[in-house]
Amino acid sequence: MLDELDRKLLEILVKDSRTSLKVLAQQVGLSSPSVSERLRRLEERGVIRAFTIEIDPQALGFSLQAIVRIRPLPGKLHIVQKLIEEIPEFGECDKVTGDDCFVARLFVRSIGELDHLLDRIADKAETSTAIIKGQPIRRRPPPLEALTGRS
Amino acid sequence: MLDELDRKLLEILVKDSRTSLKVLAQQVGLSSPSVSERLRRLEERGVIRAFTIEIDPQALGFSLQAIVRIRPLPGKLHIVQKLIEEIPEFGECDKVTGDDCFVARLFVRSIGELDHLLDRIADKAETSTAIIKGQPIRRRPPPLEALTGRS
DNA sequence: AGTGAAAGATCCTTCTT
DNA sequence: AAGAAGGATCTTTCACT
Repeated sequence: MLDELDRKLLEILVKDSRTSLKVLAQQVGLSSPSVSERLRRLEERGVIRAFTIEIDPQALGFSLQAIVRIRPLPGKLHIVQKLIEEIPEFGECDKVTGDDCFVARLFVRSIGELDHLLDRIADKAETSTAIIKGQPIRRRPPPLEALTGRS
Repeated sequence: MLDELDRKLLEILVKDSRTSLKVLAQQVGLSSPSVSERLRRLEERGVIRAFTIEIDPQALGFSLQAIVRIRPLPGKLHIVQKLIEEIPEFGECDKVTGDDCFVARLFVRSIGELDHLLDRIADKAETSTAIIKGQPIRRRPPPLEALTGRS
């Protein structure tokens, strides 16, 4: 599924996706062409979904984040889902089992904006909102070490 | 806060963080040194938190994701938080207002594993778990266009 | 803030083993 | 998968606007 070398490559790239093949190679003890081939396959397999940047919402003025649980009214599920997708302040949305149908993350610049956005859904779904006070764990990858047995 | 050019640079980098200065420059109509300077400042300001890769948990065998709401028993808050942080299968955790103290995301390879991990918290907190059935919106950046007025 | 040119460094890919 | 090499590509510096 993932050998020791792949795992190490991923770990390095998570920290800095611009790391060159050359540097990757010497970090894992392979040659550049080998690393190149491994990366190609990791992308092909879909393990590496994208080379991207992480943007800090706070630094852009989105000083508030909220977790919103959303329970669409009968018959409104698809409309609600579409609405959520179209509101760019929703930075994440999962469809889940249980009473709440969706759990979403909202980036806003003020309480007023939060209120305004929730109003847009208010007539199509029940919502429960929890303001985020802190992030003990910011988005991190699944445990790669659990896949190779090594740490 | 963010001008048109910065916004465009961020958008390009979100799609591919390996884009070279040269290409960035021609895409936004600036020179390489200017782009370099802008990136430097975006990093300095903390807007760009990291150049990283996005890993697909599914492709690694973590076929199940769950959202877990966690309410520590009296006096157990810190212990619970520490425990969560130490369990690498938690891929995200927010501290929120309301009855639930934490909302966390769990990556697991099976229901059995989910059960086992929740057991580790069971005596220190109440938990409510919702299995993720789909992801209408996968992690995406906050709306940059809302900051410049342009689309 | 930004430009343009230039120099030097670095890199990726190909080919052979 | 290694290793070497050729050729392309990039980043940074500098003088100037």
